[in-house]
Amino acid sequence: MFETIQAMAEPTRFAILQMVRRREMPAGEIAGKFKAITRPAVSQHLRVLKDAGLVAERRQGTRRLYSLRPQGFGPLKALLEDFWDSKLERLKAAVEKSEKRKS
Amino acid sequence: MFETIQAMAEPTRFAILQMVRRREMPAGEIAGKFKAITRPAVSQHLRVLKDAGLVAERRQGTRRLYSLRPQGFGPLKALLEDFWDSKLERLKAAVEKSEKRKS
DNA sequence: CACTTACGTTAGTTTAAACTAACATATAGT
DNA sequence: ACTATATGTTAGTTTAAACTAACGTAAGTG
Repeated sequence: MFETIQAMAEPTRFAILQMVRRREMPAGEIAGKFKAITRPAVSQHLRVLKDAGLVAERRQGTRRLYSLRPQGFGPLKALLEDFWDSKLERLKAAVEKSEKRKS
Repeated sequence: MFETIQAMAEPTRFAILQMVRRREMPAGEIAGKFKAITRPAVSQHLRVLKDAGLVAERRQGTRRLYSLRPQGFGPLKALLEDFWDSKLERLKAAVEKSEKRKS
């Protein structure tokens, strides 16, 4: 799951995720959206995203179509919900502490 | 919100978040948990986490106590829920497409 | 089969981020 | 005021990750 975070933590890759979120896109079109980043560089980023399970690759003739793979974000999503909940846990702990003081 | 991801995407910082999630901890104790990482390095990591709004710092005498700041994860959490939902959106789009074919 | 299109891959270079060593600060105790 | 403890900061070095240039591959086209 840490792989997920690492894969997301790079501006180009993060942008790619936003793109393929809307619709399936061929590698070339994705690369075309960037001004200052070469096609091979984008190709490498796509591999990182694929290895992390964040995008799916589908071949159609000479093209490779990439799309978002929502399941890949599940574990990280769960962790963040966990972090989020620790807000409530602490509140609960504080309440229990004050209950104790009463008795 | 990208700052959040960048801050999390480093092994030591990720470990720190897990630690302070349980309870408030002084900088020294946090640094002590690591074998191969010096105290100044941990101090720098704490600053990154603080700047990203992921941990809170509270001073008590000569100590600085760090704790998780759940609110800091809110925006990223929302994004992941968004990504997650695109699973449903695509299913919905596919259904609408097949509805169209019928009529 | 030769050529083109659309990509991926690899070795080596560049760059950004993490680390170290030395120094600075701030609070508490004597 | 002096010393100790706890921690932060900074300049410079090291390291890991991103990039480039050149090459490789695989499917489609005449």
